[in-house]
Amino acid sequence: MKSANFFNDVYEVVRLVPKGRVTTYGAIAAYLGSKGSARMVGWAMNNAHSYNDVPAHRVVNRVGLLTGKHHFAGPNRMQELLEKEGIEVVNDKIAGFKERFWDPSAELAL
DNA sequence: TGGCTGACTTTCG
DNA sequence: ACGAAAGCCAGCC
Repeated sequence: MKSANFFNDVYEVVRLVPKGRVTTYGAIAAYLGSKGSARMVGWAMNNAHSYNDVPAHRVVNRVGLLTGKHHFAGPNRMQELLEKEGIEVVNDKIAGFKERFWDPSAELAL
């Protein structure tokens, strides 16, 4: 198990996302570099069900749209979790996404 | 080993 | 402005 080194990196970054903030698949992929494409990040999230500390609901597509909400326990579970953290969600998308956007390459920029 | 998959992103029409 | 297609790369069968 956990042969997937790439997945582990994705989960680690997602866990680092501050509460009340969101990030994108592309941002994570860019932070990881050549390790994988944006699709791989989304696919990694699919595997995230095996983990219990991966806030996948904080990960959205580049426009702040909750594309992965369908993969949650409930279709509105993702939005509910986001609103619970103080993130306003309208029409399945993050309100003021630009302000809520958390870029690992910028915040972690080491 | 080889080929399909995927919760994205970008570009052409 | 909207729609469709290609690119991307590691994991899984």
